[in-house]
Amino acid sequence: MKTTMEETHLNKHLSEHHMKVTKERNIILRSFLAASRHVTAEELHTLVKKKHPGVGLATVYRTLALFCACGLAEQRQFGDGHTRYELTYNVKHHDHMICTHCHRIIEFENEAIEALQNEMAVKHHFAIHNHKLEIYGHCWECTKKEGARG
Amino acid sequence: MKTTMEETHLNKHLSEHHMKVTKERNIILRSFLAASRHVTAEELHTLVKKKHPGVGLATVYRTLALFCACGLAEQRQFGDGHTRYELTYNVKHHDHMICTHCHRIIEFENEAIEALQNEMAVKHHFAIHNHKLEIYGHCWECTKKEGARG
DNA sequence: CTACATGCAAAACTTTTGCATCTGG
DNA sequence: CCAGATGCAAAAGTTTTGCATGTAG
Repeated sequence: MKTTMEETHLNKHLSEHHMKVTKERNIILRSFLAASRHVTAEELHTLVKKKHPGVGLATVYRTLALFCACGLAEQRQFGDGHTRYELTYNVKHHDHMICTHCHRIIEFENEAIEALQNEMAVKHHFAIHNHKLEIYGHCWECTKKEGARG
Repeated sequence: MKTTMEETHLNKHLSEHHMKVTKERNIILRSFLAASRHVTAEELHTLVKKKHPGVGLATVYRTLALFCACGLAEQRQFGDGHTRYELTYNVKHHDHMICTHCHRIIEFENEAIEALQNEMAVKHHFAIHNHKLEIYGHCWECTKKEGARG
């Protein structure tokens, strides 16, 4: 089985956090890397099973929790009732615009917003560990379609 | 039963949206007004039952969904696995800082951040309907306690 | 060798739904 | 009067857990 540079780094990350590098965790990690950036546990499990039918859904849940605990991934909820997981290792912080029509997710970053957030935190004596900014609405294509219809 | 000015306005809002003003909806609305600003359906149901044991949880869910649909309330998820509801009628838009230690929620508003969000939306050809900014970390008191301990 | 990981199935939780009955407009 | 609201219980959906077994370090 070919091992990518990225996997090597991630496995190193796991062992540095005193976590066993198992066959299943590698499989799940590989599928996670190959999946779209915001997957649900079920979606990831489906991907995993395509190549390794033996892996159970519970293990996918446990492994995703593990990834979150050691800083490889983050949970997100975009309001459609599904919990999604996003790989955050070596990924610059960013925020999301979510199209409530076609469910497209647009990632963006804006340092001025972050700076203002820090300002607000200071004002409220709050120590920031993390933050989520989600903008809901309609993407360009869906707006266009609505215009054509309406 | 005493009826507050606020309830009168809200009932008006309901009927304007072609929704029946029932005994249960009034009871739930009253408890919602009296509850903390970010309640779960279960919490609200517990409050409601204290005065009106007959009201069912399903009705609380249905009524909260109704309130959301007609713009009186909004659903929020602060990452602790519970869906919370917040009254938004006549409330200025604001964002949240969530203390991950004591679960305190600090509300704040910042027009400069909103302006930058609009700027980003234009840049990505995105039509904003709504947005959520959540800052996670430790509030002043919890930071202080940690300092004392550590 | 042993602590921890896994698969499976059952359990736990949250939220929704079907249906008989009731009620606001 | 009747469309729609309610209570109850059952169902649906997601995530967690108990336990016997397997395996990485």
